[in-house]
Amino acid sequence: MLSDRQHLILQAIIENYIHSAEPVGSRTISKRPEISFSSATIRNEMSDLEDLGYLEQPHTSAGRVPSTKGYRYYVDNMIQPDLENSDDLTNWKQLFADRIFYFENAIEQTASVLTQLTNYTAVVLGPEIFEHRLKHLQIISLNETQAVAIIVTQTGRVENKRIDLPSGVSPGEMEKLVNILNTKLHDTPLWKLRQRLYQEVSVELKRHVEQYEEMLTILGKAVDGDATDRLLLKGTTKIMEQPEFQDMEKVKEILELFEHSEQLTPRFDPSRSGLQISIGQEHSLEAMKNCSIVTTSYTFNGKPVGTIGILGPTRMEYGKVIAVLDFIALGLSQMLSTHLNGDEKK
Amino acid sequence: MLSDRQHLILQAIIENYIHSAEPVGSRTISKRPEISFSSATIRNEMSDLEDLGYLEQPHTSAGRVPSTKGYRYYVDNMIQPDLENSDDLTNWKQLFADRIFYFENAIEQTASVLTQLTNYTAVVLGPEIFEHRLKHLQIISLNETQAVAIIVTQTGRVENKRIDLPSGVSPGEMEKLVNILNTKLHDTPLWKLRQRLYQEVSVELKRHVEQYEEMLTILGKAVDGDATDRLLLKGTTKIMEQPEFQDMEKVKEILELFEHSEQLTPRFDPSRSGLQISIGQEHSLEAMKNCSIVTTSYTFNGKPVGTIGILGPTRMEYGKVIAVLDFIALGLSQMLSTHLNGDEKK
DNA sequence: GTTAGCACTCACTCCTGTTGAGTGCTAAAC
DNA sequence: GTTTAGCACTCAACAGGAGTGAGTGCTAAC
Repeated sequence: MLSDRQHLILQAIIENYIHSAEPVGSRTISKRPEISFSSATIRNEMSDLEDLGYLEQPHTSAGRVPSTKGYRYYVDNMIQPDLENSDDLTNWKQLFADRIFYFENAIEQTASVLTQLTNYTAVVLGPEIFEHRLKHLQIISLNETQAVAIIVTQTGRVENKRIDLPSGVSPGEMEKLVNILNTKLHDTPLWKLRQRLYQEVSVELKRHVEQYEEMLTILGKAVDGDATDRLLLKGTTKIMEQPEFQDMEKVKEILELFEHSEQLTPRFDPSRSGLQISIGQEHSLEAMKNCSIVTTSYTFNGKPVGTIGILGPTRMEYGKVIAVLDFIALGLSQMLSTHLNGDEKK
Repeated sequence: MLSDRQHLILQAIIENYIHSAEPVGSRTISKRPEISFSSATIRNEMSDLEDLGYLEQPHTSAGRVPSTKGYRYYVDNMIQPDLENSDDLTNWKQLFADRIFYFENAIEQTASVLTQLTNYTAVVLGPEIFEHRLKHLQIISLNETQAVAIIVTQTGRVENKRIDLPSGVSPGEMEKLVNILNTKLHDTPLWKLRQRLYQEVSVELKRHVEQYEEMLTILGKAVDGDATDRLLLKGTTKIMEQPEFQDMEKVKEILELFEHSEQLTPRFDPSRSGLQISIGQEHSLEAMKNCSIVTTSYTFNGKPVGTIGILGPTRMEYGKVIAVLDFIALGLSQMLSTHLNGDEKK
């Protein structure tokens, strides 16, 4: 599609713009060591690239700026995950090792490390708990009408949910029910819980417990997970350091979006595994039309269970960001697997 | 200390400044209906007020601006909680009733309502769980070395903490211990838990369980509460709407402080009950030298258990903010008491 | 096809004059 | 001895205009 020379020039322009944040002109490009033609030639090529939609001009007599299409071409054809120098990798390893060894705050620390390494906003979606297996189920009644359901997974996560009891259920019956469930459902992955509750257990239950129908409905509710509170943002103010975000209005829009982070959750679905890059207007969020989102998933026992990502200006250092994300996702996956597969280690 | 006329003028200046955010001059004041002297007289008085430290001048030939001391005098001597018009109260009641009826998200909704009513950032410290009484204690071992401690309170809150087990403790002993503890400690307020663990239970335990010493230490850790994650901020971007915060640098500092909200926690200690106002440099946080914090506490069974507050520019509408906080604190207290004292209501 | 040269565009900066809201001082009026 | 009118002075903010420089697009020569 693009000639070799166009490819070369487009790359030079984008890389220059990524670091300067200023529209880049033909003369600047002609001075680069890998460029051997004059500024006039470059001007002609730039004009062609603009016609093709890869570049934009803020106004006549200004330099050119990459368009969304330009960035898309760049990330698809030009970048290789880039460890600027090998010192970086050592530093990252160090930082990761220093900060992330407790399971409890691993997610939060991961987000911190990500934002620290990249200087962009980090987004982390906590591990998908549905894959985890049931260790213990318990229902504790508080008074005649209310109770708390507690679910503990093999991996030590505790989820709890308040439920309303149907009137006329005695604590004794409740206990009976829970005892049965604990034996029957032990070791079931959480995502199967609801299904198994209905298919297998209900027959058994019917014999033992009155009003099993209502209780089942309630238990069904209790085991339904909730994804929104697993999304964590860190370094939300980093965007203000970018020269193209010196306008209060734009920044405010973005930060308001961050405050209602549930709107972002769908973009971090861990089932879309592997590296995902969404540039500028490619995502429909108006406030983020000048931002890109790069995400990848991390795994537990080979299956993707959560997502980590970087949110920055379209003009972000894609090479570095991708390298960092890959590295951290791998580290996090390894950490989860050593920690949760029964091996111990402080 | 201040003459009647000085009092009147200071009040006029501050009220004007609160609404205009511009340095206020003598002529502006002289035009106010309650002021009957000429601008020249006011100039003289303003000069005196500046000497006394109640006013400041950004530069010669600019109007005057209230100093921290000026605001302090204002909140101590001039404001009455102010329901601008009685419609407001009806609106607040409506909003409160519409949004806050589920216990689970009451805290979050409270913060939303606060920020919506005042247009400033809202801070809410979740209810102090230490006053709540123990309903159920449980330890679930995950493998040979790790376990999860779960504490359920009478009010249905669930706290959990991962603990490391000393090697050589059998699950059977663990169960024995938990059974004893559940009977012994039932209905103990959480803040007494650690103490009672050591004083009363340990003697009993010594007879039943091996290695009670280590286990006690671990249990002690498990029942220690953690306050930081109870602090919730809402409407953090509101500060950007204030005309005196159009400078990116200042805003960034404040938002970074918000991101590390644990630094703010000490300021919201619910044990300091009642209305607290902290103005400008009165609090030591450099980033917030142009901000004020107004807080009050809400209660459960007559005791203060949590804090709600508003964080805005020193130039905030103190009258309205105080009225809103009082109103919401009362509503929240009532809501907690009807919901948690065993009465039911969907 | 490539490049040098040139006219043209346009944001940006610096300078200058003007405006107006504000002060402080003084002398007259109350 | 207060209060007020009057006046000179200060200074941020705004507007207009000249100059600068980075950039383009076009054309003619290599």
